[in-house]
Order: sequence, then structure tokens, then C-alpha cells
Amino acid sequence: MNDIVFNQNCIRIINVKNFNLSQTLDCGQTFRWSVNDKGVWSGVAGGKYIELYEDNGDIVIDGSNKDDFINFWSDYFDLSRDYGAVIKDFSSNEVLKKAALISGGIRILRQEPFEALCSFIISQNNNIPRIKGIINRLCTSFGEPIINSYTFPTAERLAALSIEDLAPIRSGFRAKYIIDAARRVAGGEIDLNSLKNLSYDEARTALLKIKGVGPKVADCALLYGCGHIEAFPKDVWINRALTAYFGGEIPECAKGAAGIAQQYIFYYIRESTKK
DNA sequence: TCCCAGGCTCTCT
DNA sequence: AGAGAGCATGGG
Repeated sequence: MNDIVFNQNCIRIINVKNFNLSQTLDCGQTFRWSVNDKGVWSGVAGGKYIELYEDNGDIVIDGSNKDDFINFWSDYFDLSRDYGAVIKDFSSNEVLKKAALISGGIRILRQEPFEALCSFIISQNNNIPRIKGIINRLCTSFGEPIINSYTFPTAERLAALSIEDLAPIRSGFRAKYIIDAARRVAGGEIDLNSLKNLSYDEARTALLKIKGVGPKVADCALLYGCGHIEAFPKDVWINRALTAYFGGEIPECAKGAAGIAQQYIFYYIRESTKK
């Protein structure tokens, strides 16, 4: 764990390794963060709004406090994981080593499970700018107002809505899936928090019962929302990369933290095919 | 304009 | 069990 300096409403994580804000917050694992022209990121997680920026090798969090950091943000940003050791493991595969070299500032965020689940239900057959727009409208319409923003809506709130009520967020055919997920969660049929303690296979089976949740969305919810680092979401980009660079198989050296490898590969192939 | 997007469901073999 | 159409909407 890094050295942390706590001041009034301002937290400084000293000399933090493998943590690039742009890579972590804009790599497609979360959709609620944005950056201003001064390089300051802002967003909401855990019902709390913060701003953060990089400063001379440190990461500075504005608008939080020691309790929230210890109880939430430290875990959210996965600060207790040694990414250097993970990358070292990955380095026995040459392509993965190369991918980690450019994407090693990504950290897997430990997001709230319901937000992760809904976000990736919305992501299906969709593009990232529009995913962000839909999620933003979902929060402003049905979340709780807080200083500077809105919380992500609860399952209970969404479960009480009809599909038509979601029309303003313009999520298209995904609206019925969001409602189905919310009702199963709010009704207790699926206990998202308990999925963290189930095996990967058991947790995945539970999520696949939700309408509109298939293998890819389930794996995203498990990886980003339930701490299942062995989940390896396969989307069109990853399938392309697996075929092109890895002989169609996840490299053996990545199995221990496949979800991190997945993000590195996702970032790598998208960077390398950027126009 | 037209293609397609971090997929999934449903239907038809 | 596997293939293919259709899906709502709008970004580029």
C-alpha cells in the first residue's frame, strides 16, 4: 500500500505505480468519469462525488475525507493490488508483455455491482459515447441528487418503474433488460453482494438468468462489480485480438488475473487500430 | 447518408 | 447445437 497524506478534504497518494487516470477512467470499464481541460477528472461512485488529478507522480483526490478513502476509494481503485507483480507474471507471453507496456496504468475498478451490471447491459450492441449518454440520463432521471451530480439509481427505484418510464433515457430495446435486472435484484432473487463470495461459475450462472445478460455482460459484471478477477469478458475486440495474437486462447500466464489481461489486451488492440 | 456499435434473444434448421 | 435475423438509437 502506498503512503497516503490526508489533509482537509484532500488526499494525496504518494508515488503511486501503475495508476494512470486517463487509462483507468476512460478505458471502457466505467462510464461516469470525465476530464476537464486542466486534466482534472470528476465523477461519482459509491454515492460520492470526487475530483482527482495526477501531480508529479502522486494522485490527488479532492472533495473526500479519510473515512471515505479508507472505507471506499482505496478499495474502488484497487490500491492494495500489486500490479507490478501481475505484469511480471504476464511477461512470459511476448504480446501480453508488449500490451502491458503501453496499458500498465490501467487498474480494475471495484465498482458497485448493480451499477456495473446495468452499465454493461446498456453496453450491448452500442457504442461508448452513447453508452455514457444513456447512463448519464439514467442517473439524472432516477438517481439521487448530490453536490455536483447524481448517484446511480438503486435497484429498488428502478424496479418500481415500467419500461415506458425509461423512455426518456433512450436506451432502446435494453430498457426491458434494465427493468428485469432491477426487479430480480430488488426482489432478492439475485443477491449481488453475495456473488462476490460465490465461485466464479456459480455467480455467473446466477447472472445469466437475467434477461439481456449473456456471457459477455455477465463477465463484465463479475469482473468490474464483483471482484472476480478471473473473469475474461469476450467482446468483438477481444475475440479479434485472441485470434490475431494468441492463437485463439488466453495465455496460460494470464490465468491468475485474466480480467486484468483482458483490459490490457482491449486497450492494446484499440490503440493499435486507432485511425 | 449509411454503417455499425464492449450482444442477446428468438427462430429456424 | 449452430447459424442468422432483428433489435432501438444515434455517433461518426
